[in-house]
Amino acid sequence: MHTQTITAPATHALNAPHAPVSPPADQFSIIASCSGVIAIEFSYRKDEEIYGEGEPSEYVYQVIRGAVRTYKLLTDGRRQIGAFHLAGDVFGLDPGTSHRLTAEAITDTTVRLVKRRSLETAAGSNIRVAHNLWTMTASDLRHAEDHMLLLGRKTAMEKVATFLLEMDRRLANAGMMALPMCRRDIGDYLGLTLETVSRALSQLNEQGILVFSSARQIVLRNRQRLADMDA
Amino acid sequence: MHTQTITAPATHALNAPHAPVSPPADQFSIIASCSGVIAIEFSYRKDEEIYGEGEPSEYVYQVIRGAVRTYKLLTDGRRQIGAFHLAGDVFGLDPGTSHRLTAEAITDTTVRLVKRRSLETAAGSNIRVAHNLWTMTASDLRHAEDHMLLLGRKTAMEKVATFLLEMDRRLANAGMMALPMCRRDIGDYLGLTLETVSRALSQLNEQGILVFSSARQIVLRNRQRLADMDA
DNA sequence: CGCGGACTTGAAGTTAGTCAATTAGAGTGG
DNA sequence: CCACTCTAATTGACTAACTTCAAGTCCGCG
Repeated sequence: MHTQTITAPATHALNAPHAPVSPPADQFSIIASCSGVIAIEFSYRKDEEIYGEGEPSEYVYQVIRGAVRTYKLLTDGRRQIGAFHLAGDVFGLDPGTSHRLTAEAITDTTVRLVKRRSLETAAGSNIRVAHNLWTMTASDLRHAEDHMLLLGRKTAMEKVATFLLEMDRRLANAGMMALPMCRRDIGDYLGLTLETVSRALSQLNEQGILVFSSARQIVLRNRQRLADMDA
Repeated sequence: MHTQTITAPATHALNAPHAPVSPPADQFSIIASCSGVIAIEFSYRKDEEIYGEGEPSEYVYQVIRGAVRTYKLLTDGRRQIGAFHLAGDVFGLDPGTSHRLTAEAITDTTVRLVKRRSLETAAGSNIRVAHNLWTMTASDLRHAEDHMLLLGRKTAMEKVATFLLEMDRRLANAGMMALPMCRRDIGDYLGLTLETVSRALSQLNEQGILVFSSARQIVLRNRQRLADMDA
């Protein structure tokens, strides 16, 4: 962690510029303000660990700017990324005493965090906070259910098509998508190797479905054909 | 649905014989009794649909006896089973207005169900109910996270080993496991074909790690070697 | 019993993975 | 500003794992 700023928990201070806050983020802001919980900002450098699998879950986080990957490892190093967390997203909300995945900054990242214990306390007296915690967890579950279908049953091309549509929805700006993560991260998210991801992207480029400004700057030219590929 | 019995919501009536009720089930019973919510029993025949993906989620269910699969389909029929629900397990708790997976009885199955709306009401006034709903959803999320790792990164043999250990833990009785589901269901749960599942089981049998009484009656002879395979 | 679905097993085919070489690009320092 | 370096990404050739297709066998149920 490199910087530390105690901020007022007022909602207006919490939205990152150009990062429209999604429903979970709104819920997080409501929680933070309703309960008088103290929100703190921290920054992490690229590839820095935010918390590790199995560590006590002391805080809940919201991405202010940057991007975070959460993943599980097998003993031999095989990695499954469960989700990418972008500006506005909440992560680290693992009910129970410990984190079930490791969280790392993909790029230099600033997060807002609140003490998990104070959230639990707030939930104990404020039914709205309790409800929001539930729906945030439920929305993680929905994503996981969709992702199990992708991992278990989609082909490489379908996986990449789904990924592009997801990222387009979540971080496209003026039609352009600036991916924060490398090909290996994408592969570990989709259950593929980085080479297979690269080949699928090249093929979509050849077909004119997307255009590269650079390897990580992508413009989708035909979302419909991409959606058709997505099974 | 074939039988319908309105039952008293008392906890003692809800536990299936020889099926120790797991924590989520306890929570469900607490909810049902604390809130005065009416619990009803229904039975479904083998392969009967309990609810469909996208349908309004009117009820939440607990398996009394039998087994249930919940799954998602792709347009061409490829299927991903997200979870198997055995005696004591709660399913259908999808926060939001509609079910995100389809639920079907694997064998003839009896469930207890409560109106989702009455749960929400109870959660609005009873913080303990709200907390239980959250932790039940969180426990589904934990399973989904573990399963993403399996689907995305484990080999066929590792998947089958994990499956056997999970089922052994959840339904072994006197060291014997009576699987309610067919090889195709197992394959669709593990992201494999039924043939690959069959071959892996045969190989474990040849190695003396398990013994078949019949195709679905399995005794694990060496849990340690199975755990070693599970990565 | 004997029918029919479930399961097993074999052989061939396909997809994605592995290994390896090359290219592109970002960041650094002269 | 440009050369250098190092990592990320691409691409190719080959391999391995799993799927597909196709017989058979088992066995649970009428």
